[in-house]
Amino acid sequence: MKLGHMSVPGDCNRISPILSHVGNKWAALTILVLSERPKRYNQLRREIETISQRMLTVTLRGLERDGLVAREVFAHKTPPQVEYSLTPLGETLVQPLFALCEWSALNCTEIERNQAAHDGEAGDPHASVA
Amino acid sequence: MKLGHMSVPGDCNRISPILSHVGNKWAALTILVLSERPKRYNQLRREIETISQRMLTVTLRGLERDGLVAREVFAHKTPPQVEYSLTPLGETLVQPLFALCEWSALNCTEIERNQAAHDGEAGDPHASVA
DNA sequence: CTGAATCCGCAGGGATACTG
DNA sequence: CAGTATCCCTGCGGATTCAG
Repeated sequence: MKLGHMSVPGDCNRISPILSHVGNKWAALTILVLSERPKRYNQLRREIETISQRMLTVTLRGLERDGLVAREVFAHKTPPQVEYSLTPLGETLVQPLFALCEWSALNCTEIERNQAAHDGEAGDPHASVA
Repeated sequence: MKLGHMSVPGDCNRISPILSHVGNKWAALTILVLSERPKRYNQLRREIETISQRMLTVTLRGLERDGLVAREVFAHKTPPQVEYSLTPLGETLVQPLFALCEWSALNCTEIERNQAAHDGEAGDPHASVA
């Protein structure tokens, strides 16, 4: 796959999984929350609030595996204290991710309107669609 | 959810679904491919190649619903010719999406190495991990 | 050519309970 | 506090078939 004038180095088949991985809901939120400063497990849980403990763990493991997030255990004993932080590589992801996040924030209202309008047309033939 | 100094207008709970939607593998690729120029159905199919016809249709419908992609039917008769193009709103998504795509392309090798290294440590205790 | 519809397997992801 | 393990359900997404 090629992108014409906007040449993307490498194969898009290699980047697409990565894209959908970091573009992932939980991963993206985690990166963004972590971009503020390193945080502990339950602190992340509280801040992302809608995340389940399972998905937080799974997401963190995945990001750790990618080398985007570092896990530091301060004491392997009472009470356990684990801190998660972005690696340098993870830091480089923040900006593009934030850009996309910003775009979403800026346009979510319009998108929601578009969706509602589109659904209205399709769902209700009696609507005043002319 | 707040992002501290990098204030994101609106609620992250509203943007996260959008983010995961446009960050979606097929949606992202479709937008990117369409950013080059408007294209027809089977042309998209060929260029994204790995996509199934079902997912292409589903993805296009979703993007259409969001108002990111426009669908234009040139003739509703023999042979049907349908062209898909980005809407102005869709155009605004190209840049941030491309930035993320670029990041993936730049770092996919390092990520793959990180993954391999991480898997090596965990998967094989006999590895020379010191 | 441009789809819609159906079947179906598999992974994502939530809830809950248990552990160190 | 910081996880792990299990259950289980939903939806993604591929393959195939039918239609205008």
